[in-house]
Amino acid sequence: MEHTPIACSHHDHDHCISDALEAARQVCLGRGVRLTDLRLQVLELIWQNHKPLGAYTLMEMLAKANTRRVAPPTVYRALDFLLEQGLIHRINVLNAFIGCPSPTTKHQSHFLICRACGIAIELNQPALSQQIIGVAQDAGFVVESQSLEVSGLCANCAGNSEHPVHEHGHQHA
Amino acid sequence: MEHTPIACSHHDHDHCISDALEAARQVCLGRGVRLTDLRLQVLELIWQNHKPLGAYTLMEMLAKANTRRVAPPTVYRALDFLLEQGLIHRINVLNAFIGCPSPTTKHQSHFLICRACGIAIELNQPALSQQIIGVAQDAGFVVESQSLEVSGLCANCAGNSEHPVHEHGHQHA
DNA sequence: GACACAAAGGTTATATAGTAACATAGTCGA
DNA sequence: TCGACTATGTTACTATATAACCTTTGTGTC
Repeated sequence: MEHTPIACSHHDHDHCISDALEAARQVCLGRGVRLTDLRLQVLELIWQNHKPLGAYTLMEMLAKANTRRVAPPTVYRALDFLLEQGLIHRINVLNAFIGCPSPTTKHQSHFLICRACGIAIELNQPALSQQIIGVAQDAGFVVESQSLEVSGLCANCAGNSEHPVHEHGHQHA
Repeated sequence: MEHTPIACSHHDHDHCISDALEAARQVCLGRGVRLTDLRLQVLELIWQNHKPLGAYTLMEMLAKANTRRVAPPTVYRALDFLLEQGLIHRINVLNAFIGCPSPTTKHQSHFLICRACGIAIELNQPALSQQIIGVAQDAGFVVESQSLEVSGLCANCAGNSEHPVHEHGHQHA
């Protein structure tokens, strides 16, 4: 039996956003790094929904919100900061970025990405991380980071959900 | 106890190349698709070593080999063909391409990528693929393709090899 | 407050990666 | 040898990302 990811099921997404922003504030406070207006704004835009956003899409959104031109380095620097702090992840197959729901706990980047609706569901599967580390170790390989990007159809889009279908939702499966 | 991947250990890489090209010929013959000069040339260049190559690097190599300009679409079309036939894989974290040692058997794209020497070691771990499918299934997600890219240090570069260190090697671990 | 320093952001230009659209040239069966 | 199809050539362009340099802002120290 499957349990539909929160990201796929009906949920109060404003709550997602406020939680994420609050978590980010705490993380930055604790680490003595500055969550500036720009960085916060980028993070907030990324959290608008559960679909990864490209840097240039973000640029346009920023330009619109601030009613002035925003150049690539501005966005990329903010993204670099957020990546370093683990507040977002990069989805390589999409050249895009998505918010991390659990920036405080060290974890690897494992995602399910729906080709139909575009959402990316972050997995939280320490056992899987461990198995990957084990496989690498057997080859004498020292793991520094993992990127697992599984493409396919999410529960909603596959007609595979036991819940009423809705736009968002997430889960640490 | 670890067994050093072939890709990391001393080996006759010419043999790798000729095996790969012969396998490619068989695959294309069997499927009734054409392994043209250009496609073969691109595949051969990709197999020069176990390091993923970018499309533009390939372009330059082609231009040099053919002593005339080669434009991006030329390379990308050849790459698209090779990807479709499963003769190469794309490494997303590097925007680069690498030869597949087992194009006949259906499998997912799982790689160990060394940040020091640049080699990419393809894993052959059906159990891992299955575990990933299982995790996805628990979330009601239908898997279509997997991309696992593990970054770190290979056995050689980590000083982790029981064999004399050498430039190449591969393995289906 | 005034200064010095560091960190963040702005600006311009450019590098790198990938594609659209259309023209030309082989391949192969009828 | 004609026509249809596939592959490649060519030009132009879009998308993604970074380098280099400058200006502003925050922060600690006097």
